[in-house]
Amino acid sequence: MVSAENDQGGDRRTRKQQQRSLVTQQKLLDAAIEAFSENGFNGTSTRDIAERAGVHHPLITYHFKNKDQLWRAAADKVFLEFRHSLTKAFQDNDQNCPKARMASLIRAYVHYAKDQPAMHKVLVQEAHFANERLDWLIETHLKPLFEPVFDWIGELQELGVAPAGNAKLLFNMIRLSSGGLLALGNELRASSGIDVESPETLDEIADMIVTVFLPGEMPATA
Amino acid sequence: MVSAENDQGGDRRTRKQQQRSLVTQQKLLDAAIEAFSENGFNGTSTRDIAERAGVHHPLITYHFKNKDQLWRAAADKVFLEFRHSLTKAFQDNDQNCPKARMASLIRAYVHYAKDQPAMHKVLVQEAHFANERLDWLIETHLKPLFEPVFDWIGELQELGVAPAGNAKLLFNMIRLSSGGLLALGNELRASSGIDVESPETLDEIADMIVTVFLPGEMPATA
DNA sequence: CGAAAAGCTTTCCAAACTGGATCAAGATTG
DNA sequence: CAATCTTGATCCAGTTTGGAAAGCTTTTCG
Repeated sequence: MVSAENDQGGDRRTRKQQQRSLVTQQKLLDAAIEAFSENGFNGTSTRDIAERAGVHHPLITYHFKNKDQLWRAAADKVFLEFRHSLTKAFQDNDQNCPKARMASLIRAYVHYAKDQPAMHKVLVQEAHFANERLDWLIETHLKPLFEPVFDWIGELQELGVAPAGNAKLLFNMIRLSSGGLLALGNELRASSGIDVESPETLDEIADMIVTVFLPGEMPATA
Repeated sequence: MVSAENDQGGDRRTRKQQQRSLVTQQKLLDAAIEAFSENGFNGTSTRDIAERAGVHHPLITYHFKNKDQLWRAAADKVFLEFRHSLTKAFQDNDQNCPKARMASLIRAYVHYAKDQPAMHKVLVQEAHFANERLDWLIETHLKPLFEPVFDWIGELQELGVAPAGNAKLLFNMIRLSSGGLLALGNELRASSGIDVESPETLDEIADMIVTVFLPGEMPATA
């Protein structure tokens, strides 16, 4: 079952979830991420997802209750993994330099966007018209993620490292230029000769974002 | 009929296209742009398009032969209008200053992306997996549009106006940050308090893109 | 005016697909 | 071994799919 509810009910005799169940759920989640990011929520059928996962489609009902819950579980997976990779980048960066810290986050973002372009694509698909899923996504994942970064950008602006102006706008420009580049994939290769599959290109992208959005040097420490 | 072929055939007795036919076609094209950008190619049904256009669905077959041709005609409309608005911006800008010229193009881009977010959304949807429609779009519209701009960016880099680095990458960052911002609409309002509907915000976006991507001043003329 | 072409409406189709329900069989656990 | 978790195989009733067909209305143009 959808694993949201823990076994705290009155009836005893509840067993732990089996390993193969977890495997099936992960297969379904990965397939769902892929399918939803290709065809949007409406354009994706549960059968399509099950087929990609190599699993019988009624298992979706069994594990996730319905299509909507599956979508949310898939979004959870993407954004929790993403937050985890950001946290890791944040911790690995032991220097106490705001510019280096932000550069490290940008690098982590670029890499995650490459591995999981669905994150950007799904947002573009859901974003244009008002929408319950979108609201949920924003409140659950986006806002908690964005709010601290707004402040960091403001801090960098005060230090003269980032260009002046609306910090929130600046932040969104950063995330959209990187997320957009990695989501375009084939288009970039064919239209501009940029191969986002190569690790060198990935570094080049991260470096250029830092150059463009954080052009200033850190002032000498007092 | 799909209007691609002109009446130069051997048989006489061909009449000119009627006005109401053009109206129907435009209604279908606008509806198609909207629908395809919301749900992608696979996720959109011809009936959905016809309904949005307020027209009986067999008219799609009559005017565009099939769904694929309708998609291409819709893409044609979007990109031809876009090229037209760029050309206009280019001509209105009579100064011979490369930075002012690029700034003017950026402003035109931002405004068009606001009026027609489908341009960006459709690209994101089609781009990720190789795809005949994508190839067609790139060869027909993207490449002719991009190639001159690559050179202009290079020129601005040599003048020290734009940051050094891969010019094609830089160009794509510019177009994706603006296109992305305008395509996100509701998401930006809810997640970051940015209202892309307001004209002031639009100007703010264009100005910030210029600030960030064209930070240098033009050198004094010799 | 009047015939022919252009445009549109209605109806139909056969096939595929929709999300979900049912229930017996198989796998794990305690 | 028996209770429970997980899965497989079917079925369902309804909808949707892209497109074909045929007749009706409007426009064109001699």
